[in-house]
Amino acid sequence: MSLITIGRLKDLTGVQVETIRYYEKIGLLPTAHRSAAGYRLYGPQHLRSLSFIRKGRALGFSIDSLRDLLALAAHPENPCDNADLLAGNHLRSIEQKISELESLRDALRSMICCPGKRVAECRIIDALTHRTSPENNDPAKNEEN
Amino acid sequence: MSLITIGRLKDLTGVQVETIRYYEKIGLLPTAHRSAAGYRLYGPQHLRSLSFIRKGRALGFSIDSLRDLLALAAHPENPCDNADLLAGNHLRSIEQKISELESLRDALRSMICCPGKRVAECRIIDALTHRTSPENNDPAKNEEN
DNA sequence: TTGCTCCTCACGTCACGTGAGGTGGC
DNA sequence: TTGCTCCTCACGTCACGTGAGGTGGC
Repeated sequence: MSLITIGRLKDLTGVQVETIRYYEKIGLLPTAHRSAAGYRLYGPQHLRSLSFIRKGRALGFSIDSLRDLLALAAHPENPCDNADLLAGNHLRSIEQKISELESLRDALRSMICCPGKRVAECRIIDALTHRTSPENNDPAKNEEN
Repeated sequence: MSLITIGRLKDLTGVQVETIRYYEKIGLLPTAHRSAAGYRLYGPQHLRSLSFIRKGRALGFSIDSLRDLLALAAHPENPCDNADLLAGNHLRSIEQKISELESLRDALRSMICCPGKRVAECRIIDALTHRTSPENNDPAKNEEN
């Protein structure tokens, strides 16, 4: 049972040492064994779990989602509906974020065009100074009293 | 010179009370006047600045960028190259974020498809368990020793 | 007197990153 | 002995949000 140090685990997974310790602290990664001097020692299962976590984080899954996905992965015979649900929700939140950013991108593009002008004619400053009141245009709240 | 309270300023701008106090604390918004009882009182210039900030935040500008943009807006006769530069950098970071999210979206879409299966055949769990080693595939670091 | 607004801290968020100050291993 | 790795805290990040505990205004 070849055990490896945290530095070696970092090299094998690409996960920073401090991040590995953090995952252990929050209970995402199982507790490491310890050498006589107190060094953390990791086995093959730690390596598998950490690789799983790293791939999940790269896909943008939250720590809590990865907790669930790790638990699912431990029971291959169970149905995987929960994994589909988690990934589906995650996909939808990404799609929404994309469309929000596309709106910002389009708004910014419409402002950038004319270098070498003065602030008084600048379309960026103008967009921030004038135009469009707050989103929550609730007349009951915004009316003068 | 009609002065308004923080609650009224919130209603007029859509910015939360705690957020307005926070902006004052970090020096983004000028210090408010105070009533005899210690209530903050705001004038027309505060309202204009806060509206400017709110629109800038809605466009995704950072607090530090808004500091610069507010300073620029105060000098209409100056050239606005800095505003173009700030907005251009911001636009590029948004475009990059969009393409990163599109990659995630595509990767997730390729995994979601087959409900009602078992974990053993789940493409989501499979993607996290097997396939693709870390990005930093540096042979000098990852080779066995 | 009621209850609405305002006040000042202080701590929490999310997932780590950084730095201080110290020790073990070869 | 050197210097590399490891250890444990504690605090910082970004832009706020929330809650405690209290006071002013009508």
